[in-house]
Amino acid sequence: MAKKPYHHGSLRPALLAGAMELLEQKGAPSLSLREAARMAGVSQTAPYRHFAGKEALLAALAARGFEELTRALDEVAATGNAAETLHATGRAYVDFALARPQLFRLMFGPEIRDKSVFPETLEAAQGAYSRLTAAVEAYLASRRIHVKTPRVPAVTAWSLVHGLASLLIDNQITDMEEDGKNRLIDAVTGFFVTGG
Amino acid sequence: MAKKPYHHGSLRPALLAGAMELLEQKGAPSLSLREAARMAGVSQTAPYRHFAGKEALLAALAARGFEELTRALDEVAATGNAAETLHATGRAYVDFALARPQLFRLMFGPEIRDKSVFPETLEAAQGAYSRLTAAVEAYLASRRIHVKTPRVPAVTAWSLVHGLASLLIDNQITDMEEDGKNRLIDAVTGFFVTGG
DNA sequence: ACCTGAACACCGTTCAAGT
DNA sequence: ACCTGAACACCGTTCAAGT
Repeated sequence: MAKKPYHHGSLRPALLAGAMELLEQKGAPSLSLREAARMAGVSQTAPYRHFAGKEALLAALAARGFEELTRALDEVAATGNAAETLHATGRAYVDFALARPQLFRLMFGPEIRDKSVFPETLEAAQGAYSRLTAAVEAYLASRRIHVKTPRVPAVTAWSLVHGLASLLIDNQITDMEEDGKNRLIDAVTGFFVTGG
Repeated sequence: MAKKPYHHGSLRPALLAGAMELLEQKGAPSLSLREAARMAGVSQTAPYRHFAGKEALLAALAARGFEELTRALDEVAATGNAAETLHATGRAYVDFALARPQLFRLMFGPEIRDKSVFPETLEAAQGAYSRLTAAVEAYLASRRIHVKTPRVPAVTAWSLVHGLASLLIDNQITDMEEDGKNRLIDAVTGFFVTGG
């Protein structure tokens, strides 16, 4: 039986855990610092000893999201030839968004105004981006395509999967059965490798 | 000199105008019904005679946004051959997002939970989508490409431009001069027609 | 038919004070 | 070093009352 000591002891991780739960339930805008504090059993102002404010807590959640996305992309890396790997990378990106829509929105949305203020978040985001870039560049190399600006194909592939993920989680693509939706995702994520 | 009569007379349009101004300044989450009421010179609760709540007001703003986007797409329709028109349509879509980022986010974001609750908004959204679909289908026809599910290429093209627009306005594509950014937009929006 | 005023249940954040 | 309590300036929304 915890006797509610004056000092929590590990409040920071407790706040993050509670906030992550609230995030998937209600989204970042409805997530409140006060409710996260209540879940951890501390006063409304206790979080300010561990986070500069709400945005800093959200940035910490986003960093965890980017790390999770990076792991998901790493899992499908080098599971086939370069074209198959690129397709699987795109599919994993979309699957991540569908599995954790609120976290995905937070990671890329405007709640965190400037990632450079939160180095941990910025670094984690760059880690995920580097996996995408690597898959695109490996694919281009395998097809002996030489480009002067590798950023263009990387952003093209990223736009394709990011756009599909966004449209899906924001319910812009409706009136489809689960089966048709899956084929659609395969077709769109495969477009970059199958060509126009 | 208006003598602040008890009845405003045209409060609904006045609220929409004020809210649209606030939207581009601070974004939908920070836009408050109370501030829009203050701008119109009425009490905090007056908006409830004209809108069911904040979401209904946002939905009305989003409907205007979709109408504006539709006009922008119509302006570039049939300005060249089918491939050029499709490319211009994509470019116009991204340009709209860059010109009105907060409105774009509102139109496609989670603030409006279910467009079918707001028929005006749903209809306006479908109008814009139909312009995109038309451009894609005209392009496919011009290249004599026959597909059984025209939705797949339509969603592919949409994902590409929607993803690029989202990444740009959410500041995910950084460290670029204006010139390189413009070339990037041209390359990505052109990818669907130039092929992989 | 349209608008106001007071009230309720919330927020994020600050600051002096407590252990 | 970490946490609390009271306070400030906000929200969205409801409801009885005013014109």
